[in-house]
Amino acid sequence: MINMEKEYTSEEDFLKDYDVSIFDRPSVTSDICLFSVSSENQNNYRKLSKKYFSVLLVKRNNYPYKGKWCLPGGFVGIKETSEEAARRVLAAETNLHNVFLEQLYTFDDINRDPRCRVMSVTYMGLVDKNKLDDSLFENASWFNITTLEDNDYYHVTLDNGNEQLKFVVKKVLKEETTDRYKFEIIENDSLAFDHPKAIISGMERLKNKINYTDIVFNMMGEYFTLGELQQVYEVILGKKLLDPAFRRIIAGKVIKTDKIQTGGGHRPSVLFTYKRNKES
Amino acid sequence: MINMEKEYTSEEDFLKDYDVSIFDRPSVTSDICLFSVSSENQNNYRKLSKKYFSVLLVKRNNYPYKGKWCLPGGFVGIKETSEEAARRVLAAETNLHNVFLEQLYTFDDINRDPRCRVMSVTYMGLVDKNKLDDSLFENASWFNITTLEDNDYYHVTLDNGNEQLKFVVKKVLKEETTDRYKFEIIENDSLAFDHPKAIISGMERLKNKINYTDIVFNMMGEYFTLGELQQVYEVILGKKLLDPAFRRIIAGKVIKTDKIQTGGGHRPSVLFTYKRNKES
DNA sequence: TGAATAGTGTCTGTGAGACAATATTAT
DNA sequence: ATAATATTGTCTCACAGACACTATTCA
Repeated sequence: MINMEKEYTSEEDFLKDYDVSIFDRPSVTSDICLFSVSSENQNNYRKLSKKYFSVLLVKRNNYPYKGKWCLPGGFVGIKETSEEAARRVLAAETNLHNVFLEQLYTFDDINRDPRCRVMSVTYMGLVDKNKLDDSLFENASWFNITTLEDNDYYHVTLDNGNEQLKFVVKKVLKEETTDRYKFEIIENDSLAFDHPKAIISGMERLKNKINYTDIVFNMMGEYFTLGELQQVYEVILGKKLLDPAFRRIIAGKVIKTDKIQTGGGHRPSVLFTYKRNKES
Repeated sequence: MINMEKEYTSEEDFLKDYDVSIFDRPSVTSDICLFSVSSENQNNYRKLSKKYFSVLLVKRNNYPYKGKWCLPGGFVGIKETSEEAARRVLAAETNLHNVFLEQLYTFDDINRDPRCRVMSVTYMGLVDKNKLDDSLFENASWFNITTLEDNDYYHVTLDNGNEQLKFVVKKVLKEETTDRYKFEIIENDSLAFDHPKAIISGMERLKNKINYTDIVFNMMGEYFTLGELQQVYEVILGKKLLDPAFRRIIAGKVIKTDKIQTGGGHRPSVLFTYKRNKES
């Protein structure tokens, strides 16, 4: 091992003496907030299907938190990056490859895992749910998200049709000079670890980025109507948008096709595609 | 250790068998991009002192990268968060406590450290350099940053008066749908590890946030003129701003005091203070 | 025919960019 | 008096919010 008194004169010598195992150090997991938008068919044939913002959860089948739901994730191996670990886990749970992933935050509260000190490098992932609806791993399930914001409190309900999970997270500004928040878990029935924090962080990130990036198109199929796209914006932002304003905003991001969607009891809608930027 | 065949029936049983040491896992460091703005006195008594954007570096006195400069940082202990580790390191290097810190990104390329697999949870820190000018640790030094952006290439020069360090980093869009970049180190004389990436990431983060948060006030003293504040904006953004526009933008963020700064060969300037928001 | 969504036109106010003009100092 | 910075006024243009209006389908 490294001798602190010894002046090493070459990197080789140093590395030979270097023994990582002497350091008692944190473990690292990679967790993924995989978001999508689910459709629920309306009984009225004329109405559009209602959309829900949804997140993928996995039921834990062992301790700790056995029986509780959590974000898909796992330990980061010594020969993979945290992003590679995230992709490996996602492929196992959803059979999806090439998912859009963006690093969210590294959560490392000392007691966030009862087993030992475990840090979580958390990623936000976005998918078009229609691409994978039936290929889920048996323990995984999509939960529709309903959020009520009451001052600094987020009251969140997750619903997969069978189970309802609830948690309340308090949003506290870390520094008054910036927009970074600390999230405190006030109430949490059935989610494992500090994953409510990760879910809220992911939702906030997406809410922000939808306004100044093209990130939303990772959740869309190849062709979509502007009405559908607007619905997606609306469930993510949690508010209605005005049609003309919306169309102005996304006008530069989409291309009109010659395809038309008919079938609803109303004026048919032109299908659009994402307009990729030249820079790529 | 955990027996995969065994169905554990209580968390206690599980934890008893759980032995972290069986996992070969990455080590974790915490590194800090500490930014500030330095002043260089002009020979002309009428002119304002020239401002430089600067970063704190530490000279490595052991392998790996012995003799090279790097960001202050160190291994994260088992009983501290990465942010606590960052504060511990900063206190040792600069004698400063209560520094503004914001988590930047977790860098974890597999070979970023020649010793072994080491991930770096990187923080951006901001300080008012006047508060600490002389209390640096002997191995630490402030480097003025000069950046030339040539298409997707950043040509960066760091200068502490004695040494000039240079590196070139290529900025590659990770996904065309968002604003996340991958940085590739094209040229790097004298900085250790992948720290050029961290420095660029920090600069980009600050450039962005200066426009929609009050983050810049972490680099200012209690009283400042609007001219000084504008200079700080200008060195961070790397461009000149128009006076009236600038004043409009920051009007809501500052409070006029009855103090006045005289002494330059020109109209004296009113001193302002940061206007903290009510929400805090 | 009418409920429902698709899509467009246009007014208004806000705010940034640009530039001109005035104010005040130490030497 | 002058060089330098401090500070304000105002015009224009782009754009988001708001609302009204027209278009088109299918049970």
